[in-house]
Amino acid sequence: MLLTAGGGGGAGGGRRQTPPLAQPSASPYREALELQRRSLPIFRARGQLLAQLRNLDNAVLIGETGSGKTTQIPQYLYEGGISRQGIIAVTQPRRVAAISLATRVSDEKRTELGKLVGYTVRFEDVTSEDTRIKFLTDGMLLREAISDSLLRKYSCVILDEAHERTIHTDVLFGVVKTAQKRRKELGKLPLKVIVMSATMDVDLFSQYFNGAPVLYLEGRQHPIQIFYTKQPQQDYLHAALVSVFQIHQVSLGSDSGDQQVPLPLRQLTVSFQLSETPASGQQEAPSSQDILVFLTGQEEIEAMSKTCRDIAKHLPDSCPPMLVLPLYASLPYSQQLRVFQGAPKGYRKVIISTNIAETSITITGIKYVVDTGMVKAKKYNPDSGLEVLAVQRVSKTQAWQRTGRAGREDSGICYRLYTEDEFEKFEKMTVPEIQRCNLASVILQLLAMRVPNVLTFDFMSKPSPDHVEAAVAHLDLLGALEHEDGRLTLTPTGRKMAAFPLEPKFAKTILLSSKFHCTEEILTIVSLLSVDSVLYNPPARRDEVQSVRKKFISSEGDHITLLNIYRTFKNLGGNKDWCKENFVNSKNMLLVAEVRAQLRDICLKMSMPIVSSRGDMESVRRCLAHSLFMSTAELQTDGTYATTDTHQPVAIHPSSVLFHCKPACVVYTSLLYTNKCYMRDLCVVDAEWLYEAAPDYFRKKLRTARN
DNA sequence: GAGCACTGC
Repeated sequence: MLLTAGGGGGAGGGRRQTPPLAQPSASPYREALELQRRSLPIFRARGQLLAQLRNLDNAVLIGETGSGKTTQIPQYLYEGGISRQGIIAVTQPRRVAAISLATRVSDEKRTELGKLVGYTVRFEDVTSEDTRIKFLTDGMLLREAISDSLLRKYSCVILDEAHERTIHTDVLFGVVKTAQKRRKELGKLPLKVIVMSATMDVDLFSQYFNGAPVLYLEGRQHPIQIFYTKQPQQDYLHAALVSVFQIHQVSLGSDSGDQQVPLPLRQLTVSFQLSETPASGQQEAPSSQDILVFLTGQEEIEAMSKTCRDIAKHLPDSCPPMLVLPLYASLPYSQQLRVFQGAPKGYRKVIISTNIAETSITITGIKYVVDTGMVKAKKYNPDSGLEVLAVQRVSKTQAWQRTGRAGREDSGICYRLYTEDEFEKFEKMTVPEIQRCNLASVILQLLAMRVPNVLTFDFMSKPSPDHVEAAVAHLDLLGALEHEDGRLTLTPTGRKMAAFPLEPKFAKTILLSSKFHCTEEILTIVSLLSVDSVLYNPPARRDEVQSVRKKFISSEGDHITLLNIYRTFKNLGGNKDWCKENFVNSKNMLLVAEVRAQLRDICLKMSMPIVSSRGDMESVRRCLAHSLFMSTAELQTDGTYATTDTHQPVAIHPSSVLFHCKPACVVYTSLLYTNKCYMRDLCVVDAEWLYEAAPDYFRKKLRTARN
């Protein structure tokens, strides 16, 4: 089945009459909006699309960027009456996308945001009783499914950006499929499920949803020329640098595949050849000439930015000046904004970015993309069961996504810093997140939805059994599980844990805190640990940072130190200047306060008493010992550390306040694998407390250690 | 004495 803009035909592919669109009003803005809406390629296929979707339980929709599928399909369904008996949900992997799409669609429907069209993301629910089209993050819908696994509110769920395969979308695939089946069995309102994806590779989606029909939508992507290097590149950083200046100096319109240029850097020239496959772009006069370079991380990006600026100073006068802008997630927001601002007249922008520019941030005016073919990503090693962050090759889909960033307003050019043969050897798809990370939260959520058997749950891409079993074992240690008639279910504790938007071990920490009379303190600590670090460490000002931070440091470890910082911040009323003086990230600090309020609410809802230990830090440390006992390390006779469970050699991370100390026994909140295996966020504990917390566990560990 | 891609509840 193929739907294209030209072939669809206007109204009424089905027997029923498609309701007309509302008449344009007099407002020029609205008129423009309406015109724009009608000029989308998807518009001419509206009648046929609606007729198809009306009769289908499942459909997979492929639309290139610019097809308008995300804003239009929900409206078509609404106009077709699909939402009369239930809301239309549209999920997004990111908050900003959910919010801006809802804003856009409510504008197009000429309604106030939060009425007919609304959105729900963490900390923000802009919906009402009137809401029929609801945009929400995939994580949010998953959370809703915990209290109603049949998703009774909804008549239709649209899973958008499905090709990104976030862990939440992947779990939702199974949740909506189950809900759909159950609702049919119970004779309830049918649930329509529409999967939307940007990539053509959709067999997996279609197969999973019972052979759902695939509908193709035409997009508005401009042609992009692709060049591969003639030789494999040993040093992708070097190659990227050279490519940027080659692009910058080459005059446009040179159509030859060879781009050998007389440059001061000639000995370093990277030579490219044009790929034979994609259509070559017409040489239109481009509106903008900016360059987007994909690298792997902050350090690389900062170094390359500096080198580019240095070289740009010495370019011949015939060359336009260059504005070099780094881009990565931890860059302060104000600096991120600079990539959206126009460069001074005559300047060419060169944006050096992580994969944040692949999906999360869309920059206009990009003519050239330089793709190193590398990415820093989490990998899961099934043998050791460890997660490692490592630089690796991108997948083909990722490479295409990067390429697509060059053709958004006009024809573009993508330079791939690898050969076509190398490209052919890339993995077809990025390994979905669900096969790469810790599954404890996912399994807890599924059990909270009363999934009969988590080991055989119908995942689209199954995680390895070892992986699932490791998560089950972890939850068992936390006291979340019980075995009922050979079936895994949640204990009352497990059920409470699932209510918190936290890693299970942190949820358990909060639940235990009432026993130790330190809930106030633990709420703060857990909130601090569940957002990005509030500590800001500019390497150039290390001595300053150290002397300023001294006053907060506790010999009891990082948790207590963080608690001290938060308290001071609160006592001073969340003062921004104080944050600056003390190298504290104020944005993250405000987020901590927001998370803390949410967690506190959840505690109150389950009638937990919220008390403070009033300066008694030993209770706080005991509480941490009782919930994090499986993340323990002990000092060995040779002065090194080893974890208690697997005897893995570990070291105290230099960022810890305990770096120069040698406590006999610590609990840690995370392990970081780089050159060494480092423990981060440590707390000094008594070995006795640990045995007290989990006597069986430690007896078993001791036994295996002796064998 | 070292380094943290990106999301999200």
